[in-house]
Amino acid sequence: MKPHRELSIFRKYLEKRGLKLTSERQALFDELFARHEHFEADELLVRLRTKHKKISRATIYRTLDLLVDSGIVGRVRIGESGYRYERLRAGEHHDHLICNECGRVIEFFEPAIENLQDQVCEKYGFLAISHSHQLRGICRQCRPRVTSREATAARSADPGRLRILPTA
Amino acid sequence: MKPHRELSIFRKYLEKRGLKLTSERQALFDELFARHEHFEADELLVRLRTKHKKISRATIYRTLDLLVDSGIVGRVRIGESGYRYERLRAGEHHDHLICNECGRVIEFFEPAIENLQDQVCEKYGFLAISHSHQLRGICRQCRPRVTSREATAARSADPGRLRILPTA
DNA sequence: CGCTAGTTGAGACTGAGTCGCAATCGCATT
DNA sequence: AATGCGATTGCGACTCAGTCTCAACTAGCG
Repeated sequence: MKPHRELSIFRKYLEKRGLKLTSERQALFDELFARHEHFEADELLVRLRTKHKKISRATIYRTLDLLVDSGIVGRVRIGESGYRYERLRAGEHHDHLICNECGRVIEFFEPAIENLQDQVCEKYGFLAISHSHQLRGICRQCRPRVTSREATAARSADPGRLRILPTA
Repeated sequence: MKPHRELSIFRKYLEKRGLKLTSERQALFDELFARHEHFEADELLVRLRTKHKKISRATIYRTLDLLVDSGIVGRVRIGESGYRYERLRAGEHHDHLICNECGRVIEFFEPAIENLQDQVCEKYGFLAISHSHQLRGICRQCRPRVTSREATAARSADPGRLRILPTA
């Protein structure tokens, strides 16, 4: 496993507050950074367990907290329950398109939206610390499989919906 | 309690699928529409209980599902855990500014952001069904009470954060 | 009024995440 | 290499929000 730039950030983060880079933390780090994907906590647990690394659920959550706090991992509420975690490349920010059919998560970044957000904040005297912007729907791959009838059903069944879209 | 336009929508919704407008459903409806606010499910339970209306937790959740499904109530993931519910005026959509200090929820609507969202969807061949857009931070009222030092701490402690903002 | 599908409440259950604590570990010092 | 000690771990019990089951009940049509 090659050393990452992120690993040194993590190391520094731990050091700064007198924490240790234990083998469990290292293993979790490696697993997260082995590929760029979105993870759930329990997924990581299973993943590590099947690799014969023993690690407890509590430690997974605790380490994830550290990684999020150090800024190299992001925590997102994506599905119905629980969080997902994702690598964060420093300085890069993105939002999410989430497919209700296949669960695929597509990342997008639209600078103009970011600017408008800042304007909204200014208007309300609001000091933004973070934001979360997600669109749920049907991705390109799933669209052919979904008739318009089903899409309408999915729409009215969508539990996370915030917006009433025109029925058309 | 005056009859609402929403009540007749709800009535129609129930009728259409052979469901009944029971006293529990009516009570919950009244409570929700008594004022325009964001509610948590358990809050409603307590609220109704103190009004001597007995209603079970299961029924609260079941009825909330119906209201959401009928489109007159919105379900939002706002805090750390669980959902919040809010009245939805037909055709009106809004997003949220959420204060980390006082929990206040400010609604905003920015047509230009909505348009840009549509453009993003088009670009990815994504069929949007719903979206959720929230900014977390410190509201106007709380800003005076929060030093910039504390704000920085809040920022790095923010558990819902998705975005690494410049440290400045 | 009676029928029947729909509805309710109580409480058991689930899943995600947290907590307390005794045993253990990492690592700076000797 | 041994010591010391704060940090860390795993376990299992716990919490919290939400769901499910099921027997008893009810709205509302005929």
